[in-house]
Amino acid sequence: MPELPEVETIARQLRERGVEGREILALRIDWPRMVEPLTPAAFSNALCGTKINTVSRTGKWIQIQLSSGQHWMVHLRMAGSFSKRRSKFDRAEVLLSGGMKLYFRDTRKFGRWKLVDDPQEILGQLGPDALSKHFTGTYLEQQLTHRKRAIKPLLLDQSLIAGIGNIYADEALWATSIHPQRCSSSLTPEERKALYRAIRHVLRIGVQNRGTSLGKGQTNYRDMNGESGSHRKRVKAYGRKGLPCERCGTPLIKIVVVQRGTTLCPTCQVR
DNA sequence: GAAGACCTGCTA
DNA sequence: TAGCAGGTCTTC
Repeated sequence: MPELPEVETIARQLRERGVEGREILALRIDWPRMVEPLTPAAFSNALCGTKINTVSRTGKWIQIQLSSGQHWMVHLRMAGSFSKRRSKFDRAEVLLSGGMKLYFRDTRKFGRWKLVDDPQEILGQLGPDALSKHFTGTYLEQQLTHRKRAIKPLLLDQSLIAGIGNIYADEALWATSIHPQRCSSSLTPEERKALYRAIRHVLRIGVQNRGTSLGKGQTNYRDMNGESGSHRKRVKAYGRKGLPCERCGTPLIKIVVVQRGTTLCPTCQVR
């Protein structure tokens, strides 16, 4: 679930709740694989007694800078989220100074926590963050023209652009009427520019709406307050199979591209 | 690239 | 009950 806008929402809410400046007093980890190769005890020992300096986000990673000089890196993967409320799907519990508790909820147990001395160990493997100033139209153009790859998997490749996931890839491609299997080098200059603008636009709107979630239930994205994002109402392609395209009225179809469900308009988005 | 693995809950 | 899900990793 969480892509850039959802991860950004969680990072912001951690800051808004005021976790920065607090000391980590206790930490319980109930799902050991989450912190491999460290053990839960080793991870907990390294964090307890340190203070949280800052919380930030790059791509789909949350970066928590600690007073020890180390960085607590969190990837939510498919279903992770921090929450201020306890739930039966919590995999970890953090006690902060001032009596604040944080719960790490993760139904599918795919979330990962890492402890690193230098965040570049992780972030260095990523392309520029899709909403940062380092992701420019020129950069995207280079990536598209220098490769012969289907456009959708290229957009999902975190080593090229960090933060785009399945929902926002489908949204950006629908917005620009580009078929997800088009070869990246076949895009016209106009299409490349439009795609750049669409990527930035759908992600910004996603952030403004505090993320996207679909359906109900525990596998869905929830923010720290347990609320689903309101971006769902604005989604034009993802999850709208069979519903009319908002441009031409043709029912949207769903295909599989690199093993990912992909929704598109068969009329507007031609190969 | 493709396919399977990692996991659980929800929907059809 | 089978198949599907917002993400990555590993192994062909």
